[in-house]
Amino acid sequence: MAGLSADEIPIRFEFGPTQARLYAEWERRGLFHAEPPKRGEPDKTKGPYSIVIPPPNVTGALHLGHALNNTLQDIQIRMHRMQGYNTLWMPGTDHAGIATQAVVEKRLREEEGKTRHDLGREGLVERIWQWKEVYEKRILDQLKQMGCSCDWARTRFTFDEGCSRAVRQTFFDLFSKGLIYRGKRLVNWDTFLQTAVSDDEVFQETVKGKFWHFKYPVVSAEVPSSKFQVSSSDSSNLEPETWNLKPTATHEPEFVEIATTRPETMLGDTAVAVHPDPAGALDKAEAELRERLDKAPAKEKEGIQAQIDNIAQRRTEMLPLLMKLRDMARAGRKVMLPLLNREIPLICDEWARPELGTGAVKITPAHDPNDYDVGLRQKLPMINILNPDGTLNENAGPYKGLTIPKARERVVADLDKLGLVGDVEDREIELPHSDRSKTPIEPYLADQWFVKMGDRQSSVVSGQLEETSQPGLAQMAMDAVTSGRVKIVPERYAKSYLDWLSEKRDWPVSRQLWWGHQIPIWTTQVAVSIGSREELEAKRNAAEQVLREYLRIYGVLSTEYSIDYPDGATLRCGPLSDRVFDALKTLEQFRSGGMPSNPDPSYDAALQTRGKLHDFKQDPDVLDTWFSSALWPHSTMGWPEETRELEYWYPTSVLITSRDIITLWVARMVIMGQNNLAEIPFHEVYIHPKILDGYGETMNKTIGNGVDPVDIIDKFGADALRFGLADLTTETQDVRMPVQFECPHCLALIEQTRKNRKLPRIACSKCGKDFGTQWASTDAEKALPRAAVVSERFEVARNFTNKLWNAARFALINLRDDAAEGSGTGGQEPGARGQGPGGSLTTGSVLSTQYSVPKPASSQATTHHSPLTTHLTVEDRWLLSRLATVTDGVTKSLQSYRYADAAKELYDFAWDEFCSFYVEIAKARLADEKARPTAQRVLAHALDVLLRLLHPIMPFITEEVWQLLNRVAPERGLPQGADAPRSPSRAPEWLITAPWPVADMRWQDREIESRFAVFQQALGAIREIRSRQNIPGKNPLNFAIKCDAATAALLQPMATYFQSMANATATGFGPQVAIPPTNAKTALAGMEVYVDLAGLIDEAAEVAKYEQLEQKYLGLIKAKEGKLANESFVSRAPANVVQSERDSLAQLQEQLASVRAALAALRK
RNA sequence: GGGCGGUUAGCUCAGUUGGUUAGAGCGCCACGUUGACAUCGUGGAGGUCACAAGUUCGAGUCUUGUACCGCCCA
Repeated sequence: MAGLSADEIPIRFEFGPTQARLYAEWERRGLFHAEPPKRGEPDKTKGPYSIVIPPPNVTGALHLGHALNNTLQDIQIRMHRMQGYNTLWMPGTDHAGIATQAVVEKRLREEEGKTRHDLGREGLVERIWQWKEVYEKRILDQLKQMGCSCDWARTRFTFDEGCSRAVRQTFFDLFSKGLIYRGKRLVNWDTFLQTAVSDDEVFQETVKGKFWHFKYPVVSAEVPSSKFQVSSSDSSNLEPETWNLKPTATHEPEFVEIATTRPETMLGDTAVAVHPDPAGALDKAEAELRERLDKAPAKEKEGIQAQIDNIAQRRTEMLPLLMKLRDMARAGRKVMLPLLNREIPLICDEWARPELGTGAVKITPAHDPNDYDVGLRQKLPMINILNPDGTLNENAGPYKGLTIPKARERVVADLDKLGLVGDVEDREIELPHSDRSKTPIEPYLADQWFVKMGDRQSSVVSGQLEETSQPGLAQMAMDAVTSGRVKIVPERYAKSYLDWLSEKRDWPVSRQLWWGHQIPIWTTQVAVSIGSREELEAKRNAAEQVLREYLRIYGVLSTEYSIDYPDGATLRCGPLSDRVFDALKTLEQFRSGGMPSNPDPSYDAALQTRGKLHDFKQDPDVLDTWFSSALWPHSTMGWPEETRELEYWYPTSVLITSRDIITLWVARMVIMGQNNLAEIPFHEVYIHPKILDGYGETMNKTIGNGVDPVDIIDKFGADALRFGLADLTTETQDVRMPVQFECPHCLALIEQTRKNRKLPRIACSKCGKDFGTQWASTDAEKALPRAAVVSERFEVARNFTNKLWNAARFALINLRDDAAEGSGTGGQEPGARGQGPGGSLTTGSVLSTQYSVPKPASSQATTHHSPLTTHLTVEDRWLLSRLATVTDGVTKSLQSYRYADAAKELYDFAWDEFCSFYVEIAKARLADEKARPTAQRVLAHALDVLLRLLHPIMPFITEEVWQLLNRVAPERGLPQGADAPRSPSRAPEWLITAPWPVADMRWQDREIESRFAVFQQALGAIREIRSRQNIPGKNPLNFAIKCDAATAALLQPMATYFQSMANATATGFGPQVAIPPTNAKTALAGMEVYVDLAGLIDEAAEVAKYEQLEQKYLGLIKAKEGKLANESFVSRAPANVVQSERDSLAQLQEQLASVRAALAALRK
């Protein structure tokens, strides 16, 4: 062990090499790893504490939002580890089905010009695995650079074997419980990626479109239907004038006019709807408008009035027609769908809104969500006109094979030629787009698997939830939060959680992708001959019975078979054949031969074999990524095995995440945890803020405002990154973080703007040279050095690490010389200075007789006056009092996720109290042989506690200082209290596992703190006078303080510190002090500070200052006098408030008098 | 359209249950490199707390409304 001299400690914290070295050392020593106690053995720790990481997507590298999320987790992990909990942080990544497949496919296309079909399923999946390996490594490396203390030995991946098995087991279980079903559903179809995407993956964008009005002829005997048909793809011979538009004898309209923004969908129309009570609907709409009109602000009134007028107009001009159509609909009349020459019914449905458009609406159930509901209500056929790739299928007749835009063009042109196009309006349309491919979404009717969320034995019938009996998955998850078993912090987010779950919407879990957990359902095709209806019913019944059992055991679905009866009813069953029976029999035998009731890998293998044997095919779709993420809290711990990890660490302690994930993850994790283990996945959920850029926009790589945490680490250090992030984690707000490009040439920071963040190259405004950005695409652009995107906001934290480092540096240098002396265990550098006797820091015997702890306030009356307390000075007692408060405050803040409060309290304490006062004062004491040992002891102790408190937020610098401190002062600490005196003990080798400080509130002493504040104020007054008088710091000053005897007694011993901290010499303290004839003064509460300015005074500056103060005091006094003159204030406000107002008024009057006296003296 | 936040110094944010003269960091101004730290020190300037009404002896804080910004859901 070597002592430390100034030369040995660099003037800056060298974070780069230190981070790498310490992290490797922590990891090598297994300090991140946790093991549960063995079964049956007592737990020697404080108990389990666990967090599972919200697994980052392997889609791409981590950004600042991830850095925030993981920093907050690591802070909890490190604090709890230090507090003595058996602490597990489970790391891992998410395969992120659609997002990852999308990026890999995009690259494939851009770099090789290939589609996924060129590679085939296996080939593509292989490519994605390669991508995953690269990004998983990069992500985990980023986490390590941030200092995350995850238990890497346990790293998991949502698509690894264990997690996959948990997925199959869960699917099997839900299936067996009848909670998974297959159904047709209108999905958001991404025609580009050829997959359904969830609502969460869709964004709305306003685009310019058109609103086309079309006329559908009413079917009557007089118009031959062939006239509206396109006979071939060549429609050039259409002749509109060949048919007759004359009104019919019955005064029926000849056409029904509808309007649409998507003309091609008319090919899938199966009805035209009108309102069943158009008059009533108009009345209702008008009533609503009138109500709004009353409440509306003036500038909106005009618009609303116009709408009301419009309704009135419609009532006269359109209502008769709509009522006529309604009657026709009731009479079962039909209209002719042009181009395809298909008769479709005119129907009554409330979806048609008489106050809008033409009042009649075309119904395309397979391609519009609203029409889909109408279709269900009215039992309309649903005609899908699309192929998965977005071209039209055979149902589109002559338009088959066209893309949507082409078909749209052709349909409009053809209808136009038939004279069936009415007005065409320009319109802005809200169009759903896929978040993944940025292409428009097509509503598309497809077979999907669903998880039932509603309550059991209830069903949704035409929108009405029938009476419930047992809580379903959603209800159970709601109960977990309403009962308080899962606590969401901040509380208000519980509302979004409950709101979302209360809709109990079934969860569509299939995705038409190749990257993901393939749905564990196997089917087979069986030939069947359709016999009589009775025959089939009998077969179906028999089959269903067997199948139900079969499904219950294996979760293997045999063929889904649809049989269409002439009346349109669809019967679903598993038709039987010899082949199916064979399969069943074989599997039955397999089961009776010892098939485990839970699937395991051997089951899967067996199933694959049997499946092949019997031509079973696995469902090609994969499960929604969230399905596996929902299992993460238990799948990572080995479920479905009953592992010791699950037993010990599950439920986990807290899930820390961002709010956009409340519904996607949190809710589903609660659902799955309760379903699979009958237990919640975590006790608490902490929702942290989001980081936005300077314009309030979410950081996003695709916008170009994303920040790579590694860029911040390179520039400012990991500790600065972490402190900066913790510091902005306040409870209520998202945080704006303006970002800059850092010029790679001259390191100037160029503010990022909405404009320049889109550019591939930018010219530095400082040095003029060009640099590249993430958008660089041409070779020339790529050749430019890339600018890091950083934020100045981390400078604050970087400066703080510097401050801390240098305060520690000062302490280490000054603990050094005596530290070596008398250390029985520490060894000693032979050449070390300071061999003098006494004052040893590490000699327990000296210290154990040196201090006693002040008694608690309650027992202050007893005169337990140890002679040893006298060794502790006011500033020692002050610092230890503050340290107790800070220890308590930081612990409480972190435990309740108030990270910014903790960071701020530590920052203020370290900088403004420890550095600016204690260390400054210590300089004088360390030079004094007698005062030195105590100052060293307290200094070492305070630094020790500060390092522990800061460690979770700034692990690297604190550990580094700790290691150095261990070299110069391996034994540290103060007695724990008068009742339990204890010698200072040897500090633990590693800070990361050192015990968390416990606040000993007996050190807390208000009296000492207010006494110290008097010193601080006096010092401030002297400094302020020096400054306003423009006296350079190197010029010595004399000062006197007029105050009462008690204050004088306090300040007298601190005279040295006025000297060292303000270069000011005290000429006296007390009531009778000699006031220098030429002076500048400041009147404070209970004292007047006089600075002797003989020969120095700048009278003008003094007059200006006093005049400013006079005005200020006058204003304040006036306000207070007014307040106190107010009868009701004096009589109604609490007595203590009134009294403090009086006191403060008196004090202000004193200060005013003092200032006026000074002015008078100057003006003489 | 519904829900949840936000609006405090030029910028980014604190401000606990209503109670003395509303805080911090950055930026700005002045002065300062004597041995922890110029990534620093000392001092200073800078705010009608978005707007309006109400409750109260007293409102940045509570209530209602308005405007603007953001997010979530439909």
